[in-house]
Amino acid sequence: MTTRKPTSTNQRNRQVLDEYCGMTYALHLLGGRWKLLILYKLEQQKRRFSELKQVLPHITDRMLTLQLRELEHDGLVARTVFAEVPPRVEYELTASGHALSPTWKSLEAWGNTHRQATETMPG
Amino acid sequence: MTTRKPTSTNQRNRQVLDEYCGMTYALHLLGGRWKLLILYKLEQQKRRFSELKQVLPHITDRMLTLQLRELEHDGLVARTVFAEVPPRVEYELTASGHALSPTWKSLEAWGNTHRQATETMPG
DNA sequence: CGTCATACTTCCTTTTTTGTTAGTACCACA
DNA sequence: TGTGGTACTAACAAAAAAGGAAGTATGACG
Repeated sequence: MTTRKPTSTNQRNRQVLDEYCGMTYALHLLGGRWKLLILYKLEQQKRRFSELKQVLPHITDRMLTLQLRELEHDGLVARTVFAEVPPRVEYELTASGHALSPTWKSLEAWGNTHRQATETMPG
Repeated sequence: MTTRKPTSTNQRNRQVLDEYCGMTYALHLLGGRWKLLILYKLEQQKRRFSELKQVLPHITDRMLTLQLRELEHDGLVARTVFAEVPPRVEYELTASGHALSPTWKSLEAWGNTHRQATETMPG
């Protein structure tokens, strides 16, 4: 419960844009510092919480938990808890998550190309 | 000039991730509330500042200026000033900007599909 | 009873992003 | 001299995202 000005348009703008176009809606689900990376790491294989932590440089427990929760809520990642001690939890992509992988691959390809192009630009 | 803790890892994390993978680097260039939308509106035609303002719901002068400046700096958009009064400034996509359009189209397609899928989901 | 390992949660601070308000320069034209 | 239209800019405020530090439940094992 955060207090927010009753006239806030910050929140409204996001909602308007999300309804207005699937692109900004998607960006909203994928935005943030870690989400694309998490999806990427889950593409080939399911992984445990601790395994994700190992492969994601500098992420904290808190951020990993938060991002996974949102991805789960948004239907991109499935979470399976094994009733063991110590606990074991596995994360894997859903069908929707997998459906997105061509897109982030093309994003990665563009990113690498564009970076080279701008880095070698004169001026 | 904002003051920042010398030990801040927020900034560092972004840089690390951007260098680590073209996907997060790209996301960094495209992230934020308006950028993809601006690119999208410029895909078919060049537009003036005031024209962009008209087609972007609820954007403010300030945000439009900021986002255009970053897109220009990042080599996605070209800016042309005409020495007239009142001033006229036109924005258009660069080659890199155009190269990205298949990607945001697939993002949009995925977004629309995914939204339908999750909205109609039971539970 | 104390320790271990995993996967978290809670409370709080800092940093980043977005929005608000009120301006400015330019020159033609009335 | 005053108004009009365009494309901004500066100072400030609010909201959102990210990070830091410390704590919790579980049950096997010693």
